[in-house]
Amino acid sequence: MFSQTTEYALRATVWLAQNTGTPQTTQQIAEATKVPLGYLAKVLQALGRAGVVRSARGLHGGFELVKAPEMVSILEIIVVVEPIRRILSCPLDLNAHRLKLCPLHKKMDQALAMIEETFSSTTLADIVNTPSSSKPLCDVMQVRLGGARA
Amino acid sequence: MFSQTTEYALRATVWLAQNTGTPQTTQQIAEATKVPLGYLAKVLQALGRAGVVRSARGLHGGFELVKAPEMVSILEIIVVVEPIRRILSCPLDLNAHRLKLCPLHKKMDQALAMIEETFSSTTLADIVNTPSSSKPLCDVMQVRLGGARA
DNA sequence: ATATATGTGGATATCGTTATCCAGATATCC
DNA sequence: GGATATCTGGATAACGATATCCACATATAT
Repeated sequence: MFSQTTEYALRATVWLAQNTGTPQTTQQIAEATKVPLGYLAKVLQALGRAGVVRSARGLHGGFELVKAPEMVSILEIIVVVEPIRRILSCPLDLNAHRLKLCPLHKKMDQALAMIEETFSSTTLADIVNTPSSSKPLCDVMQVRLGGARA
Repeated sequence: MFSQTTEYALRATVWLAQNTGTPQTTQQIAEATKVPLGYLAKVLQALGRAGVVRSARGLHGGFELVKAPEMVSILEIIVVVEPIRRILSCPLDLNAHRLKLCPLHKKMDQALAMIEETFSSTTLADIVNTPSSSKPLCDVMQVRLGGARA
């Protein structure tokens, strides 16, 4: 349902959101997110062309988010690498359905709309800041202070 | 988001639901649904192996739904050709996320769950019987009797 | 300027999806 | 049984998604 590339793009941008202020090299991101280095470079290039991330070459270079994590929806990331093709006109190109989709395609489009809505209302900051015992991309157990008492 | 094959499988089964009681040949279905004949044969084969449709060879043969349209959810059709891979374990295989997905993957899985829910609660009968001016796969305008009056 | 670090863009490889085609199997009708 | 209709399964092809690699451009530090 979600392409591998989408998964990679989200991991990379979540990592950047977790490391705001310090440019991250492709290699750093690749290791942290377990994404193939060479392919990640391509994904980051695409995100760069789309204006989601900014890059700097040379020593101390790397990638950063262009906007604050609070201002970047997950949808923005996804559409860069996997456009969500809403069903806006009849896939069969039937004249009778030009202005009004049939129940089948309406249902399918509603599902796509739901996904768009869900992801457009969630930001990278939401993902990074959600209180959870599982921190994204981090394999260390989170300790909830004051949670348990002797 | 939805593969071409999914779209084809849904068109074909909707057509069968609209023609319950009369076996439809691959060619009839292909013409009605505008799906490439040769490829449709493969899709129908898959639906046959999955027990969604039943086939008969020879004259007056063709394909039929195994169950009544009321008893076939759209999800059943979709999973035959495009399994919805829920995110049940951490894609990065992080130990810390084994029992609890991180917020990113939880969010993604929730979207997949929504889609499953939507499509599992809609049957072929729902699609075919929904009152609409657009009849699935039919290019003729539906006339709503008694709708307008001089 | 030179050495080093790092992103960019192009060429290429692999694989699954989409698609076509045809020989063979099987059912019906006469 | 022969003619016809129809599905089945295998071979094959085109294409996009995934992935790798490398020469090149460009930035920093000294």
